[in-house]
Formats: sequence, structure tokens, C-alpha cells
Amino acid sequence: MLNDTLKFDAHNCDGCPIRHRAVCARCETDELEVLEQIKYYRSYEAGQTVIWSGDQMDFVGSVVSGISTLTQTMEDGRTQMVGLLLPSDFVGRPGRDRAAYDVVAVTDMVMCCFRRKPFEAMMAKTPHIAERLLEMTLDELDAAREWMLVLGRKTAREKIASLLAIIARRDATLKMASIQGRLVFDLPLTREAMADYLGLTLETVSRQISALKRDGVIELEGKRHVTIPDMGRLLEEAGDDSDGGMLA
Amino acid sequence: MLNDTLKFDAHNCDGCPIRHRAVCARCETDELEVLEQIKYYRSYEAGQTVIWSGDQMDFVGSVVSGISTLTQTMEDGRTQMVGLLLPSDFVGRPGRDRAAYDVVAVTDMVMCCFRRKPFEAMMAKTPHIAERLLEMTLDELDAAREWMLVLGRKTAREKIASLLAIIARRDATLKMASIQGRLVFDLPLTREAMADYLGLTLETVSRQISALKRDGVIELEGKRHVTIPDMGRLLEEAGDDSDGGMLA
DNA sequence: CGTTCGCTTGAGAACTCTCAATAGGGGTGG
DNA sequence: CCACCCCTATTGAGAGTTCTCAAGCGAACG
Repeated sequence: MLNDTLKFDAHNCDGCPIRHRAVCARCETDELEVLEQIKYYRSYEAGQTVIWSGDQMDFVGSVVSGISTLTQTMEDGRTQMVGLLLPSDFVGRPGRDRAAYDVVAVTDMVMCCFRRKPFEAMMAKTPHIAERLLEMTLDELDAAREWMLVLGRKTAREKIASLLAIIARRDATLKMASIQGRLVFDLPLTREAMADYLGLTLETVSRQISALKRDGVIELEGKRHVTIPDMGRLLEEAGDDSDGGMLA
Repeated sequence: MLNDTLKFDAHNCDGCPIRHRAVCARCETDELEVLEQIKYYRSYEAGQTVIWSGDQMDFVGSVVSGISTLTQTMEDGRTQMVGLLLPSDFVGRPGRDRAAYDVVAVTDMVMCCFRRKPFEAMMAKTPHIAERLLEMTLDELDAAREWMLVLGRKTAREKIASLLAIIARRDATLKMASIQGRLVFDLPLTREAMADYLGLTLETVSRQISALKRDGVIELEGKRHVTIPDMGRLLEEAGDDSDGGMLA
């Protein structure tokens, strides 16, 4: 576990894999030096809960590597995923001391953390941080609204296709590959996590994945290794414009 | 229509009804003076479209009075409301020149607008504006995520109860009334708009409203005038904790 | 007075869920 | 090395919820 933490120098932001996309993206060298003084790393294992909703949050931070989920749960146990945290995504909310959602690591994960109070103080003095955080929050708001359309108006098949399209797109972006034609990736989520994201049951998720496979929209090796022979086709199945997609 | 515009002095922010809650809430007197120079008012009639998704957006602004909806539409016509804009809510996104959603006034509405470029320039120089916008955006993100739970996991009856609870709560806050016990308000939305918000059909909305009425959870005079005899009961029907509710 | 619009209600169809049985893979222990 | 178990996933059958299509009502408006 600690190996992950040591893959990059724990005190030098220069080599950080999320340096150009995280909340610190716009910071100058001198600002980074201040951040380096208050930051620390934490590692989580796959399946481990990072924060429980309602818990005291004495830190905020960025996902450096790995993936985690943001979920809400009703009293009777129904749960809805409200966000997927990928490398560079921000965890926590300045000015709020209690977590609003459960955060659970779905893969091994490393976070770059800041104690909340010093971070808030620094934000007040460093417009670059607040600017970037505003931009990131606006992007998340767009993503959440995009997801509201998926949850409210799409069929089970379209929901699955939408989720696969999002994951495929993100994966291609990460690999700097084209997001057209043939794409190959590993699903980071279990069927149950997908169901929680899509507002479905895991059985419906399984059935629709089988259906998409039967219809040649996707190919599967094992349960998790997915091939998209034709991204345009997948986007049609998702009910999106095959040209653009997620954001106009 | 223009009467609305004249209800408050179009050049003086002091008497503005959203002065303390809008994007300008934190501004000092001197900052307000600058804003006053670049602002202008626009009025819209009920039913009028403020912006079409994909259109050029040369302004941003705040809702001063009235209500409008933020919706997304799929190619085949399915539509999902992704936000409800109430007085003090912000419209538009700094740094983006095309609208991502349709904005439609559901009541007569007045907006306080700023041309986008001057506003962006001012934001860069005025941390108070960016700070407040960040706070508002984080609140909207929470609301969007709360709504994801409603869309993804609640039954039709719970969805209706949730919407009524939100509207009742907002209305009570506006009137500075207690949000416990008996509440009375007018529904600002048609059944169809409610359906678009909830990811249901208008028939299902109508049926569930009738059911809640039959069960004594709500009382109706006409189609729009609603009485909530017991807010706690309504929150139970919404599947929320009857004590807290929306945000922890 | 007729038309339109928003709303209600009914009946049957379609979709997704629930409950249940089965299968496959990975790890553990005999 | 194999048997066993646990966890994840698949598949089936029937039930339940919501949708679709359709008819009808009442108020507002021309």
C-alpha cells in the first residue's frame, strides 16, 4: 500500500501526476511551496471508506491516483452514487466541517490532503486556488446535470451505454488516444456500483450488459475487460448525438 | 411587464431585493458602484424562453424576481429539468460563451444582467464576487446531487412528496415562516413541468398528487393552491428524515 | 359559445424490480 | 493439488410500477 505513496516524491509537486489538473493547477512556484508545507499523503485500499457522511472533515484534498465513489444512502438502504472521483478531483468542501456524502475507494487510492483550516486560510490569500476550484466545481455541476438527464429520462439500456461511453471517453483521454473508432478499457466498477450510479438494480445492469454484448455494441473478455468496436454506435445506443455527446 | 422593472430603482443596488443573496452579496459599496455601471435589467414573460441551449451567451446575470427552469432535451424530445432558478440564482457561466441548457421563464421574471466580458474582467479583480460565486456553485452542486438521489432511487410518490417539500420549504424561508407544522403555498409549476423535474410523465404526477390528497398528506384548492397540514408527515412520505431533510 | 389548455382518470402494455437458482473465479486450507 | 467457500455475476419467472394511449372535465379566452 505504502508503495503507491512512494511512487512520487512526497514533498515535490513538480513530478506530481495531477499537477496540471488539480486544484493547484494554476499555482505559481512560490504558491506551490506554501502548499507543500501543509500537504500530506494518505493511502486507501480498494473497498476502504475514506469518509462517512456526517463525519467531521478536518481535511480536504485531491485524488492523486485511483478511483473512489461519492454516494448518498437513504434510511432504508437505497443508495445512489452522486459522483465518481478520478485523479485530480477534489474531495471536501471549504467552509463545511461535516461530510455530506460517503466517500469509498473502489481501487487502491492515494490522496494529497490539506488540513482544512490552513487550506481555507490559504485560499483566501491565493486567488489562483479559488479560481481553479470554481472552474472545477462548475465542471462538476455540469456533469451532475448531465447525469440528471441519464437518471431521469433514459432507459436501462441507454443508461448502461451512457456509463460505458463516459468511462471509455475518460480512459481514452487519459491514454491520449482518439475517442473515435475502437476503444478498449477495464471497467473500474462492479455491477452493483454501476447499478448505484445508474439508479438500477444489479440484475438489470447485468441483463443490459449481456444484451449490448449480444447485439455487438460491446465485446467482453471476462467480466471487466471491455472493447467498444464502434464508439459512434455506442453513443447512438446512449441516446446521445453520435457527433458530440456529453457537453455542447 | 415593464412595471416589474420599475418596482425597484434600476440604478441603485441598495434597495435590491436580492442584494444580500446574489453573486454580489459580498461586494463593498465601491465594488457595487462598478457593478452598477455595467448592469442592466431584462424582463421576461411567463412562458418566454430566456436562452436556448447552444446559443451564444453574451451576458450572465441574476434572477431578481420570478422563477425559471433549466432544462436539457434529447433529440427525440424527452426533456429533463436540471435546475429551478429562483430569485438570487445566477444564470450563465463565466468563461463559457454558449449556453448549455434551455432557460425558460415559468412566471414573469426580471433579471439583473452583466455583459459577460466586463463581468469576467471584474471577477478577476474582485475576489468578493468569485468567492460568492464559488459558494453558490457549491450549493447548486449539492442540490443537484440531492436531486440525483430523488431521480435515481425514489418512487413516484416519494418524488412528488420531495418536490412539494422543497417548494414548501423554500416558500416558508422566503416568508420567514416556520418550516414545521402547517404550510400553505402556490405551486409555481404545471404538472408537466413537475414531470420534467421528476423524471415522470404528467399522468403519473397527476395520479400521485391525487393519491397524496386522498391520503390527507396534502390539501388542494384548485390545481395550484396547496396546504401541507403536517410537514413532518410530508417528509416521511418523501423518504427523508423527518427531522433534518435535504442537507445534513 | 366554441376552442384551447391544463388536468384527471381509466385500461392495458411495457419496463424494471424482486426473489431465486446457478455459474465462474480467486483465495484458503486441508 | 484439489476441495471448498465466498464473492461477483448471470439468468429466469413472476410481480409491481410506471408509461402509453385515450377519453373526459373545467376554467379561461377569444
